[in-house]
Amino acid sequence: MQIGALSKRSGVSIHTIRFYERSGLIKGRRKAPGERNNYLDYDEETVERLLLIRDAKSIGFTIGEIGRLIDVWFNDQITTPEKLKVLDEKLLSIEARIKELKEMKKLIAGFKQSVLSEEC
Amino acid sequence: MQIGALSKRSGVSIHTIRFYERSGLIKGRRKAPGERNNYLDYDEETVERLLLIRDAKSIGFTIGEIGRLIDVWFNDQITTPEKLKVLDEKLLSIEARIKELKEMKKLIAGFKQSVLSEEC
DNA sequence: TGAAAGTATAGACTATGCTCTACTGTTGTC
DNA sequence: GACAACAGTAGAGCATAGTCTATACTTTCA
Repeated sequence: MQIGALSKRSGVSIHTIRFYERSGLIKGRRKAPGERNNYLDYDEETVERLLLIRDAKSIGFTIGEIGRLIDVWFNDQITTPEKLKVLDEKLLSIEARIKELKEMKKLIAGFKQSVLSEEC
Repeated sequence: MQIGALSKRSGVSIHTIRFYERSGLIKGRRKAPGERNNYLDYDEETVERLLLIRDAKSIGFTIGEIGRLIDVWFNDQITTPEKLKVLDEKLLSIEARIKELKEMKKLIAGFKQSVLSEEC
């Protein structure tokens, strides 16, 4: 299928698909060299890839991380324990971020106190 | 004082100070017009401003937000309730972000489950 | 046949917060 | 007077994730 159909199938905009292609997350291929045009052709797998990318993004993976992972992940060149490890690492980084944000909350609480005490 | 001294006093790099100046967070002034050079001069208040900026950043305020707030805040042209309101709004946005991250954690947990069940 | 719609490429632009470079001018020290 | 150290401006570059524009070519359809 061509990019327009891919966009409709996946719900990802054409612009974004092109951006992903440039980033190495997906790959269309040219039809036979005899063809006059240089339109790219995408297969069903690419639709699934785009859905996987969407999921990975919602989990907090960056495009860079997805780019490094997607081929091994998609082609099952990564074992289950390795997959779990990647997910656990992301989990840890999210938890670290939550910790930072909670620290900020504390700082704000302290700041509020000082604002109030200035008042007196 | 000149920018080098300001940098040492505040612990903020010269580059960053210039960036803050361009962003409107601080303001040096030229000496008397008779002076030949166009070096900028900073007062004690600017040191304090830089420390305030550091605090505001650690609380999660962006440079843009700080730019919009710092003058009124620093010159006490903002009332205590207004200050508290600004802090509370930031608190809410941080809590919202924490919520998002917790959502991600749930998604990852689900993903881990599916990885494990694929295995079987 | 001619216009509309689709496709490709390259590159600019957005927001965020710096960071650094290039280049020029000034000041202080030996 | 020479040279280092410091000051200034303008602008590029990094990372992130797109988004959009300009330009050009191809395909489709009436």
